[in-house]
Amino acid sequence: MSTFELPKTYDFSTTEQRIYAWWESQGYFKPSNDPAKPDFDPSIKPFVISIPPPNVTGELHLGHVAFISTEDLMIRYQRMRGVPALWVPGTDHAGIATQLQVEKLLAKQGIKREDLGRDEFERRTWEWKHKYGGQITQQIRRIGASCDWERERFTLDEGLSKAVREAFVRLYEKGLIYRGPRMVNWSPGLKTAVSDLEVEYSQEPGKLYYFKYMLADGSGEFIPVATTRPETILGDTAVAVHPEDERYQKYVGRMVTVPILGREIPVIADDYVDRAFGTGALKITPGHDPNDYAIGERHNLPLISMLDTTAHVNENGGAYAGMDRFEARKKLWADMQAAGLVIKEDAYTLNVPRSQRGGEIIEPMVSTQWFVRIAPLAKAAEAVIESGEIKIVPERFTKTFYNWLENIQDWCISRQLWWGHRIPVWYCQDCKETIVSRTDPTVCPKCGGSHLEQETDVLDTWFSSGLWPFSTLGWPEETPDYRYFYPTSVLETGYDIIFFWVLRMIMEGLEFTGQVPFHTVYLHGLIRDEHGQKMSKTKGNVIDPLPIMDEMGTDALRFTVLVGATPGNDMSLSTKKVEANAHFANKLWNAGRFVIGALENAPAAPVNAPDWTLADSWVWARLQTVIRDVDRLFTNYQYGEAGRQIYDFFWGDFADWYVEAAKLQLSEGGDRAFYTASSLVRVLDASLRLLHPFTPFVTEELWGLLKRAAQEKGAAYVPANGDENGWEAALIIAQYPLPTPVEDWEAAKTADFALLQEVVRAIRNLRTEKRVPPSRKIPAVIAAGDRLSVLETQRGAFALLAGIDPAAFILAASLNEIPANAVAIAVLGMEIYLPLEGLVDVEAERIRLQKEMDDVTTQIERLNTLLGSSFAERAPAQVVERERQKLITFQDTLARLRGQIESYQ
RNA sequence: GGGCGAUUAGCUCAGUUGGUUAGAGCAUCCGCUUUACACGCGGGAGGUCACAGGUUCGAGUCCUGUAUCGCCCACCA
Repeated sequence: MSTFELPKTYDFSTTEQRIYAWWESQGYFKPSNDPAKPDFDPSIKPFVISIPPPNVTGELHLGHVAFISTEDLMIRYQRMRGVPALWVPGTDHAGIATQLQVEKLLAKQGIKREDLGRDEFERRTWEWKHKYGGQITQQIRRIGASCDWERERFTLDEGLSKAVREAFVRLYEKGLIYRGPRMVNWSPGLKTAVSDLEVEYSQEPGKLYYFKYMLADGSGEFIPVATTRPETILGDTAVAVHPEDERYQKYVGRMVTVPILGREIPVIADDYVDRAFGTGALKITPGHDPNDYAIGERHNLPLISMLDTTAHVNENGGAYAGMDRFEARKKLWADMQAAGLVIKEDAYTLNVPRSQRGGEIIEPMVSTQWFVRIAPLAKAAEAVIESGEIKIVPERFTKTFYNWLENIQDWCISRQLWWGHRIPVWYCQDCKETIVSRTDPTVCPKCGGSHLEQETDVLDTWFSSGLWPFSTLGWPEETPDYRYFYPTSVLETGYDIIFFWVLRMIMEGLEFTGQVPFHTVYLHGLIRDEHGQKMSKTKGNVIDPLPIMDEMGTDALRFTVLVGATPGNDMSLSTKKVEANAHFANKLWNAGRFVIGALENAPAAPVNAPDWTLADSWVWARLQTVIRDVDRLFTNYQYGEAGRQIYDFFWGDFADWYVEAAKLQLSEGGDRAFYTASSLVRVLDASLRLLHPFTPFVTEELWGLLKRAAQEKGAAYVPANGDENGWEAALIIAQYPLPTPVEDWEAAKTADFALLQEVVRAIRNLRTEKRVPPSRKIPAVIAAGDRLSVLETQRGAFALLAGIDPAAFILAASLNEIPANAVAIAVLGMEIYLPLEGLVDVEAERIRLQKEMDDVTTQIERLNTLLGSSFAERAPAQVVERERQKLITFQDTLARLRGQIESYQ
């Protein structure tokens, strides 16, 4: 193999698929300590994540990319630390979403689900699931997700269905599930109840309708009432006023007549009524408004349902029966106008409840549903968050959790859908007994009759997804997986499904397993477009991750979503950022090519290991610092910052400086070259390990090449710790770099190299300013004072990095005479002269040096002020000393600048 | 109405134990086929860190208030 065999540009497209298939075939995605294996050791603590199961109907979007990248990063990190890491994948049957999809498909053929009947519809949905359900999991693989696919689950598969039944029956037996008529949010389009969370409110222009509620006694008196939904007049059973409202007190207890219908209903007093709003009198429709429902219960009002499941007026609506709700609104209002009952209509902004899925207007309706008595579960959930048994990251979201738990309403778990877990309840047609059972009963335990009919409702999707962390591990069976891997470690998800999912898992987990389902909740933000706008199809700003990965590679996209993110905060994503990170992947690739080339060209047989050069020591010290920082940042879930640090180190330190310095060392040949190649390998190896959780593909590919090249060469360092085969088999299971204690030499080497960098930069700067062509080697004279020894050892590196002709490079402690015809500058108390005959414009030099002196003087003044203040007494001695040293250096520099400027007089 | 977040370079954003002259990517300007990389290299310009107070020797970072934007929850007919 030679460098030239590796393409100049990293080819991710051929690499990614091959690497993923290889990882999977080698079994690297399986936990290293597995109850299924004979050498299983139950005492080793595993790291476990249950994937937030995407909808089986789903197509990959950036949200998926973000959470999968983050979870994969956590899993890969732990795996590389030697922790048995299990990531359980799977998909959710997503009741409403999937049913809608299939219905839409059928609609194209002109078929309604009712035409097929329940069984056939279910059969076709399964068919559809088998056909397309694999799409999303394939796309998840594409991102590089190192899930244990042999443990993949689906919320409707056999084991999970068993878990759902167990959960339902237990709650029922405990008296925590009840069935009854309640006011629910009804979706007329989907013809099912939906939960409060599935309703979204939108501000829309509407009208406030004012009309007369005539007294029934024929006196001609009336109470003015305002409503936004006139059609609900058909269901009115009272008019309410505030008990202390002087305008209406006299009517309380009397009867008024429902417009058009002519029913007589009472006027009641209730302090719920806001005297200042509208007319101060409120019509009460207990059947179609949650507040009215509550008032109705307080006052024992009859309840009239006047809409059917499709939101058409039913038989209680008299002449309006059969009309759509909005049609009825128009017609009724027109009729009332004709009857002289209308006062006025005002424009009014409504807060319209709409279905999150279908988008149609939700109608509050009373219907018989199944509910979970949630208060005891919520209380338990609150306790584990309060005690810290479950930690929320970022911490500020704990407030959100509490707030919701404290105001929680009973959970409506029944849905009138055909796709989902059918509620395990049977009704005996003979004796009307209700049977709740873990297994399908055949006869009624009470009367022995065999005419049993199962409840037609299915369970809310979130009822089953709430069981996910343990149902996927085998619960309710005490399986080896459940025993070993539960509770899981981290639940990573978006903050938008805290209520839907996270809290339900906590509540159900505590209830059914007696344990928290996970110890940490890590919440990520949402991905927005490059201007911070929410991505939506209507705005047309949706970025599809698949073509992005096709064009720029998976690693680039992963790195972008990981590094752009800070926990709990939304991030903006643009293709520009992905592009920049694709360049980073390419930078890695080319650094790899260089190192491999260096290995190949280095002499084969080492004689003596030479001392490390300053550059060798410096880059190693820098690397150790990065490793320590990354370790600390990972512990604090600061993945983005960790990635940035590695990026900066790799590009800014390793590639820009160390590789350049190494070129000189390599050119020396012999032992120096041999060991420099090994040093390059060592640093690159550590960098690849650090980066692997972020950009798994390019790092794995490169690491393999690097390892082989180092082995073949017999390098002093080969990127693999020994295992029984002699080598770590793959980067994915290689050890993550461990932080080491800070050693004394690090600070000194770092400072020395920083000195070199500063002087090199000053020279480069001068060169650019004087328009010296980069290729031209120039003479230089440096008076380095007490820094001479440091620079002396770095002569070669120095000359190379600054473009100095080594034959015309004078380094001295001090000069007897300032070189003539030279461009001069002073840095860190050192004088630098570049004899550039013909380029020296005395006047320009004086101006430049004067400006330099002004800058330095400003710094000196600042430091003088600072050190003259109480800072000197109060700040830690170390900090003060640092500033004092700085002042001395600046003063020294100023003196030298002054000397230089005088030489131009 | 209650809660939360954001406000840092032209744009998008980092900056979590308070401590150099506040950083990155993109954009921009100048110069470079320097034998890993032009998906690159070197150099530059660009910021009163929203505003007003406060704590501190020291504040982008901590506290209080204000403004603007955004999100969540609750919702008055």
